[in-house]
Amino acid sequence: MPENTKLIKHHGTKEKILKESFILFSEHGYTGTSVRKIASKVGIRESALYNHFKNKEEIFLEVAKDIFSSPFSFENENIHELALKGKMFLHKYTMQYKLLTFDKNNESMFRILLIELLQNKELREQFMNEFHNKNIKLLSEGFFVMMQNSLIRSSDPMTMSYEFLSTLFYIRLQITLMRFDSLSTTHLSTQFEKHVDFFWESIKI
Amino acid sequence: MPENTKLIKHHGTKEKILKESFILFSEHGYTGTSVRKIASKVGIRESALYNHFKNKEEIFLEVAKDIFSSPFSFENENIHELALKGKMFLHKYTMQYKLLTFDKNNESMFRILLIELLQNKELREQFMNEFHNKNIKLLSEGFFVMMQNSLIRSSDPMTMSYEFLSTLFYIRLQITLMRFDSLSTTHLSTQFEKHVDFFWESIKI
DNA sequence: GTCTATATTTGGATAGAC
DNA sequence: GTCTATCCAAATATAGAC
Repeated sequence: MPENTKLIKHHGTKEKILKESFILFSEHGYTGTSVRKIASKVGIRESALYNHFKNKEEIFLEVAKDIFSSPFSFENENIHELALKGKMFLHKYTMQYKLLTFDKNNESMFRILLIELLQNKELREQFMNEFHNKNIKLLSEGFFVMMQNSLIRSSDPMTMSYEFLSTLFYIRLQITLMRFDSLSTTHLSTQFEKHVDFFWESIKI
Repeated sequence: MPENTKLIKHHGTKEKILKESFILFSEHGYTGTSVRKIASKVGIRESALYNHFKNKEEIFLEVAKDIFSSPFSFENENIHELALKGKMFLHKYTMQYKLLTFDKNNESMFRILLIELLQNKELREQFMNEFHNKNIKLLSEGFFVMMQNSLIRSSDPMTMSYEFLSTLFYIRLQITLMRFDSLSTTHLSTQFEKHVDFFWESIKI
């Protein structure tokens, strides 16, 4: 089993660098994180770091690559079938969104995204594509099916998706900010369910 | 008119420093903006800069102070009376929000806010207070009045405000990002009106 | 692969002449 | 109030020994 060896490999230095960088970037952003601090956290000298990465930017790019690699949502499931369940679809979708909001890893990614949103054009584009367009497309499909089956009132599916998604994003943003200051989010976290309830009341026939 | 003299004063160095800093901060954030660059833009040496401000942070604080000083919304108007007009209230409110979104000055402030949101605790708190709480409170009053007068369906005014505001914020965020890349926002800007239409359909009786 | 040592650049800030 | 000159610290990065 020589193949496995590489995977199980007791966390190599390179992996540790990525891990610590990820944490630091998510707390202080790119410019706010120095190579010094990374090396220090890893437990090696700065010079040793350059054995694994060409430079600081290369570290960031490798970290950033993962941000959108963990795909959200029901890619493998049958949207059409799910959408027929009406409110259940919105609820399930929202619960996945909520899960990601509170997932430690995903939370850090979201923070990096927020911090670098205006500094990094690539992240900005990925935000638009992965965070926005992809979700809008999926939701639109769902709403379209619901309309066809007279489960909800007739309207533009895109606009409806936009309305639905924007609130999810806003809740997530607020929760992320609160958690960054270690404030309680119990009250805010129920907002997800409230959103589904309110929205369903707004569109159901 | 000795009082006026100070106000009209042909833009002194201090004012120019604040102006250029404001622009630079809104493009590159706090750490991304060096004292060197500020001085260069102003057209003086760095040392001369310290004649007007104690240090870089003091410049930023003075710039940041203005971010929330320009109050949004109908502070002097009668919410009760406006709310009685139902959809008209939401429309007017949204148009003010839209105006700020496209106002150059306000746009820069919004960008600074975004960039520093996770780096600066004070800005974070101000965001929650001025951008969120204040708006939620005002909208809640409006929705409450509408409910009392049976213009809209009964629901929790706070939740309803949250739903309404979150979409406004999301539209603004997207527009700000697009404009940062000099992309066209004509399509997105109509989203404001669509939002009002959709939302009113969702709550009207 | 990691270390010490060092080069180089950039950034924030001060001293003192004019 | 602005300039020149300078200092100091921090940050990225490289060279070469082990």
